[in-house]
Amino acid sequence: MAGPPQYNQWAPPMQPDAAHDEVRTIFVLGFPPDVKERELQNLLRWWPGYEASQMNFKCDQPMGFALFSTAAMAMAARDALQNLVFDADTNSVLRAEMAKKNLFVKRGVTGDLNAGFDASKRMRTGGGDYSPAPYPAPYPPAYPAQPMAVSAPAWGPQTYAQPQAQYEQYVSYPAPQPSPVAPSGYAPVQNTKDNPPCNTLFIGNLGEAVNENELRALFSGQPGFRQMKVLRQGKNTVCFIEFVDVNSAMSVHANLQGAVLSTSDRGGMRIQFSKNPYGRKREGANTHHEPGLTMAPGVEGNGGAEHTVPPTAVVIGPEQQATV
DNA sequence: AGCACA
Repeated sequence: MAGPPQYNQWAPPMQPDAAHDEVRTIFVLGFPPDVKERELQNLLRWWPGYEASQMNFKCDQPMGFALFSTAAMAMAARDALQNLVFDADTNSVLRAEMAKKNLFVKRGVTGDLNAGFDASKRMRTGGGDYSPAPYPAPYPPAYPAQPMAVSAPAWGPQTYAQPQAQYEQYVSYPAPQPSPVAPSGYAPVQNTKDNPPCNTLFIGNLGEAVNENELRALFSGQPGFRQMKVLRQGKNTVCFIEFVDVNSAMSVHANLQGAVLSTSDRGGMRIQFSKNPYGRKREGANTHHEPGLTMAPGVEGNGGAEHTVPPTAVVIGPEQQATV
């Protein structure tokens, strides 16, 4: 709503480095009404290529915009945000798309006439920080790709699963994950009789027509994915997904619970922890058993707290390391 | 409401 605000007064002066005319801005919907601009920044600031972001509250629901260094990076971020449960309590599930236009990064708003075209560099990779607002209130937003067409599904992921920033670890620039394929939606699913958290998920309640490609497209892009196996049992197909650690499995367990695939014909998929996780030896056969390798923290053993998750690596520049 | 493979 709130029709076009004062866009004119910010008529975009040609940016010298605007060789970037490709759209490298994402548009995010689904935030709860009380979301703060800072939350968007903190959500994205570790993502490769993040340059700046902005939350627009002018419409009936908050709209987030984030600018990345390249279109590819923006798309990777878009896919990573897709269906993310931002707040389980308010059932806020994010929807991300490429924006129609790039976020316009205002410079020198504070009267710093000199800051000029370097403003974007100041903000690069979260140059914002926890200090007083790196840039003042609302900037003119790029027009949303779809002003408010998208709404969060009533059912979906149940927890907030955010790629874990690895603060203590230096990682080379990560290749963005294979883009997770967004489920077409979510449907309620009964999930009583689950098993204790472990590194392997059991996927049930799949449609009769599911195929492995479809499952692989969805799961192989999930952080921490290691391998999967599809098992057909007549009309029933089930699937096992191994993750590098319990936490990764738990995220997907929550995030994709009830996900509906194109082939789903009986509601959303049911995701449970497997009775027989990968990596756990069958009864007897081993000498130095290490239950902690596959058990969740608190369930048994020491629970994988010591495991790192290379595939989810997030870039951290030296300047951030210093401030974190 | 279905749990294989090491």
